Amino acid sequence: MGRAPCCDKTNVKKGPWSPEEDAKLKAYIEEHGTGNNWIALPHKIGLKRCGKSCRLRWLNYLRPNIKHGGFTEEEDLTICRLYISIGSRWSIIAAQLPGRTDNDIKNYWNTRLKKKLLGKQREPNRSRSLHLNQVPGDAADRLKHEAASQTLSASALERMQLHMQLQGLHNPFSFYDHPELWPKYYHPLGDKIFQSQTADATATTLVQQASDGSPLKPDVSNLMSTNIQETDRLPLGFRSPSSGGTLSMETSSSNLDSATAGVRADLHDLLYCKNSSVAGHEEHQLADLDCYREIYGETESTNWWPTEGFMDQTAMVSWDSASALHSEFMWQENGLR
DNA sequence: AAGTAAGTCAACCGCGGCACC
DNA sequence: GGGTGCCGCGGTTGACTTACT
Repeated sequence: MGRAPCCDKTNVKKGPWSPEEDAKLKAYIEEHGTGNNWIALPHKIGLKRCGKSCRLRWLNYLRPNIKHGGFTEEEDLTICRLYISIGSRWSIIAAQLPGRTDNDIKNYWNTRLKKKLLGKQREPNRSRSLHLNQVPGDAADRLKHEAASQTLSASALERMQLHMQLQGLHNPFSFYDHPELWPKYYHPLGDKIFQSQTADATATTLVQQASDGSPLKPDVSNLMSTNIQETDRLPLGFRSPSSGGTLSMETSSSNLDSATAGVRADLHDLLYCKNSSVAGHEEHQLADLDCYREIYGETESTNWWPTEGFMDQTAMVSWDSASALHSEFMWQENGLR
């Protein structure tokens, strides 16, 4: 037996809201509040709308102090950094941007920021499988990569790409100098590990708020701040669930500030392409693209995957083995989701 | 000017989690 | 402890607009 519908679908209006409906809803809520019952609310007002629809309309459009469009560079950077760290937790990201709604940020990311950062993308599953089929080599490796392409969520794929793009701006190990990018908040075991092993009160509050149902207004400023606590820098994203251990990855606090600033600058570069490092990176990618075309021909667009790691056979193998640190957290992250 | 493709964004849908009985 | 109903979230859809041919 399925879940009962939240309202009588045959007797509710759908589609865009009229100014009259907006006015009714706004006036009622401003005078009486929501009454903590969205389902009953439309009946009280005399609106032929689903309660969920009313809630959405209020939260995303009618609520006071809502900002639409006109995202600032600072907001762009915040969204990107949080997306890389925690993935598509739009409500949490929205909580860090006063006046912005999760829906607005989600739309903005999907339609603009993602394209700015990753370029025009091709369909990940279809084309990546196609690419893998073209790569000669061990069948087991191929199958593993194909399975990965089907298992990885779109969000994880995008975040992996962003990690790799940021890597490409400096050196092959630059990511590991940026612990603030490690997706510990999004680790499948992260919440539990996080609660039990970190002493960082702020982040613990985030987890507790998320789990106890209280209004989720997490302070995730430590994701953006340069003042990262010692305990907060444990690379939880790289823990082995079986062993419980951590991979050694030393990061001195002295270079942390500069690393954080570096990430900010890198993201800024990716978003706004204002300095030479990006131009150099693009040249590098174009060079790799030419190599790829020589090997595999022009049969498909190649601008979805960054060149490092996927555009040549050696890298395909090394991504699975030599880049164990990388794959470690990605496999964990997605295999256990 | 007309047709088409691409982009944008408001709104919908279904699910998980939680509170209450 | 199980059932029910509501809330909130993330993913998706589709109408509308804009850009391009």
